[in-house]
Amino acid sequence: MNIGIAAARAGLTVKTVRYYANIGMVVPYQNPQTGYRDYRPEDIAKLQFIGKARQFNFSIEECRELLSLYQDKNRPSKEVKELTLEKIAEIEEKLLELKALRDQLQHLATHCQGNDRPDCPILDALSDGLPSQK
Amino acid sequence: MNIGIAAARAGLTVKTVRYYANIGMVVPYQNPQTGYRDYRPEDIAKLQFIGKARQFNFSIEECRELLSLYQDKNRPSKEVKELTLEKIAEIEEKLLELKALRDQLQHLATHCQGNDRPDCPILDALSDGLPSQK
DNA sequence: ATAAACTCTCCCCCAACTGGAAAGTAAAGA
DNA sequence: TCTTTACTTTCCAGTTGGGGGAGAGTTTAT
Repeated sequence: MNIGIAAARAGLTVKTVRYYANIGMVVPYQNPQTGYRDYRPEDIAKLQFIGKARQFNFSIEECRELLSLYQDKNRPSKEVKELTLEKIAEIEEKLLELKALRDQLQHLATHCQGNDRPDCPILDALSDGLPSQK
Repeated sequence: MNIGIAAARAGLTVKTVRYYANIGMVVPYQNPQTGYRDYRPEDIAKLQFIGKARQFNFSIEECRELLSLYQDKNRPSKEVKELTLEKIAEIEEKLLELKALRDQLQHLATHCQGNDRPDCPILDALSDGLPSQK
């Protein structure tokens, strides 16, 4: 299967699939005459797997790890769960950060008139503690 | 003021401050003999302003915009508020995405035993719909 | 006078791709 | 069969927001 079809099947772009080949993540057979890559069903499966894992916010390196676990029929599920729990913790942290950020900005926006006058508590907050600009 | 002191005052690294000079964001006077940059109090103020805006998740380009508004004593506060509300909306969207992600992962993790056996609903979910790998 | 601390420019590196150029290959139409 | 179109290849550059480090020049302290 040519790369275009493979990419479509996996829901990825051709560029991305080629990138995954280059970094050694999913390396298909490559015809030595034409240079064309030939994707087999199990390659497509890996591409789809990676696509989903990426949607779950796993990094390329983590995908590599998950992929090798996925291919190991005897892996303990413990390892996969640990990886997943770590990822959840990471996301939780990011959530807290973003919530705090939103609340601060919301607070500023609430107190800003948003009219044609120059007074602006948002800029005041950003320049808090700065020497006056007369 | 040399760049080291300026960076410390602004709570940024020397690398970052030099970067801001390179991209034309805060360009200090530069001694033509020695090449040393000389930061004045208003440059420091700008650096601090940018530092805070960056903490608020504003991109470099948005910081540039905010900075020019900050320097315009007659700007209408409307523009600043609009920028801020857009940023809030962006953050809200990201929050929803991350929450959905967390919930999905949490759901998977809850149903994974996490033991020494190979059964793993997480990997099953990632490989859902893939051809079986017997 | 010399050593330490600071600064300069320059280039490469990170993640995870995306875009584009130039060239080769395959498939379809006339 | 010839030609056009569609696909593929490699290679290089750019994205965001800087970080690391080399090698050279400058300033300050001892």
